[in-house]
Amino acid sequence: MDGQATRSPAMTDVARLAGVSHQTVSRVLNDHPNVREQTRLRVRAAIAELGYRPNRAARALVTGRSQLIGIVAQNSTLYGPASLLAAFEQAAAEAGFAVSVGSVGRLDRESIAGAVERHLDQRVAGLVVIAPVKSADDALEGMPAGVPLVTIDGDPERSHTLVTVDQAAGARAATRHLLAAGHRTVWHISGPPDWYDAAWRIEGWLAALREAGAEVPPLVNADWSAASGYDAGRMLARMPEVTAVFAANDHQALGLLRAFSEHGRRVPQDVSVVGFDDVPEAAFFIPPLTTVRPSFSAVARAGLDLLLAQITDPGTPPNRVVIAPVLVERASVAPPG
Amino acid sequence: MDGQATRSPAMTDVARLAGVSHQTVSRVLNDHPNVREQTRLRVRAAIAELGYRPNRAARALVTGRSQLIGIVAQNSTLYGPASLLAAFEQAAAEAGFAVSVGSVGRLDRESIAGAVERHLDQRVAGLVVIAPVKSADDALEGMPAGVPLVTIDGDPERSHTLVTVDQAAGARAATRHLLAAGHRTVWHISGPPDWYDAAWRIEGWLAALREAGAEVPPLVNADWSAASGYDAGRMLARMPEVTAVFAANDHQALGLLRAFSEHGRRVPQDVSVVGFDDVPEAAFFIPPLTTVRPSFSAVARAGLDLLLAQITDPGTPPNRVVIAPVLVERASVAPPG
DNA sequence: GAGGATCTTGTTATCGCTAACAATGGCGGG
DNA sequence: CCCGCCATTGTTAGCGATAACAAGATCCTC
Repeated sequence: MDGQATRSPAMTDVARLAGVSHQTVSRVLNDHPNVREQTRLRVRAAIAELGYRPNRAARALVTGRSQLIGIVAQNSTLYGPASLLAAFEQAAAEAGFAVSVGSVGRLDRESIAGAVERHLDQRVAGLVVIAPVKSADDALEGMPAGVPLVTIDGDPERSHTLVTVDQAAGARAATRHLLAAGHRTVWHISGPPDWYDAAWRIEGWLAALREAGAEVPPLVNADWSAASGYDAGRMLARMPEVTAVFAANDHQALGLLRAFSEHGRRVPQDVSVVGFDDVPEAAFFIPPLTTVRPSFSAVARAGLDLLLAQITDPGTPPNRVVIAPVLVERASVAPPG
Repeated sequence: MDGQATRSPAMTDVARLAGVSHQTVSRVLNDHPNVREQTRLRVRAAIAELGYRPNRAARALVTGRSQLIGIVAQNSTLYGPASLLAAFEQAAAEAGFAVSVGSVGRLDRESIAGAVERHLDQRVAGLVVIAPVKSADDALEGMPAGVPLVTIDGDPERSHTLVTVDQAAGARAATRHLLAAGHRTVWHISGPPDWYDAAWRIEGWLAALREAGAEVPPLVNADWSAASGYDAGRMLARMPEVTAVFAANDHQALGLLRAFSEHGRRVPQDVSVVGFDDVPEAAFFIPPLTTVRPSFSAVARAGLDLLLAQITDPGTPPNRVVIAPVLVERASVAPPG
């Protein structure tokens, strides 16, 4: 016997050892009330002795439930998505769900659709899609109904359940903060135009300027990278009238700071800068960056709660949760001149 | 019929529609050679018409193979682990494996052991553990033999398969580079002492100093954070004899740069700095940071290859792959004085 | 103390698939 | 023309769990 490659023990093995039927073992495993205490202990002992662990595949087959949640995210080290992913795994693990990750190289329709397909193949109980761009949302159109779905930072026009960070509010707070410091107006370096996050940050920025009756300077387009922030900064640094800039994320702000530094424009004495995300390093930029902090863990918790609600009760209507970000004040903002 | 909640189609449904037995459908699905072309097409058509997708649980149950790979990583936005995770998912997806992630809050023994347990419960075909500290390796001791396992940046003394970045070589290159620029010696800010990565970087630093016959200054302890780099920098900035510093990672280096900037010590004119990791932002630090770049995608590819080899042939002996990092020269290094 | 409710346990069927074997029909060789 | 081989397809038996039902044992009530 010992010489053989022993297959891992099944429920019947436990049953035999404990002197009960396999069904009783199943009952013990699932905490059914009607099992005598003594029997329960015998079964538990047998389980421990054999090192038995239930076969999820068999259980999934008969119950039709997989206890698996799929997450689709962009394969990137962008701070926001990466944090979200980690927070989600944590929250799901606590709820007894396993998390399967489908990471995509780009957020185009095909990539997202492919990742979703792979998850459906696995019969996930629910799906979380971090879908901050239109093409991602589009890819979800064709999804079979009935699969619980939560999107993060997706399009609020869509009908499915959604968790978003209130980007516009964050952007408005950032812009107001700069105006309150005495700046006549605030320039904005935006994220890639197809990202909703970027669009809402623009919207919040515009709203704050209009509320204050400030002149609206031309929008500076960029992507999320430090490189694009640097490029934008090299241009802005030549324009003396630019005294306050709101960057769409902290990495851009970093590039911006360097461009200003190279051109001899001091931050915050000559130019004030505010970022978005509050990456852990933001406090150590030169100077420390005032920025907007969204709570990724709050997003993840809310998202998972909504998803579990849908899984438990498929009738749950689409829902919407908005997480408010907070402004973190550091040294990169000062009055003009 | 349409009024009923229709359960998703099974193989027999496809078989009925195509006018064959379910076994023939199975053969088509698994690309068995002995199926008439015409039959194959009929089955394919039926599959498409019903939108049939095979039930992984049923397949896993009968074959005993799960096509699932588990990854255990720290739940953090540390750049290294996050990049590795993304790279792994990508590589595994290409090989037709799903990836289940178990993220842990801390890298202590219990957390790791728990995450491993959860994966074993899921009957993963193989396990990748990013285990850069001793406690993580320890947690793997008790693992049942026979589960394919690859650790990343783990302890080379252990007997299991391992992929590591050659931290020592990277550290030596960084230190040599500073010495070659004319510095009499190089100070080092280290990572947390229980991380192997940190230990090897210290080792490489020491080796380079000794090779060159340079004096070995006291080691400055820190963790991976920008904050700890900043603290270390505030101390080093007061010491005029410090002209070259090798930081254990880029975030520390960022904190260092800010501390030097605050104390009026210019980089690179007064002090040269080299980091480790090459985070995307490193090129936009003030000044742009010379650093060491490990290839995370190479690590992930190598790790997955080794894992798949073990999965396919359980007899595969433990193996070891070392990935060499490269020095990326930017503007943070100059001759002294 | 009889009868029914309740607790406890066991028996059987079933989930959807693959593996093993059986059955059929066409083909070529002797 | 018979036999055996191969290509093709079907039949049957599980994989390891849960669900549904059945059946003793125990308990309570009147």
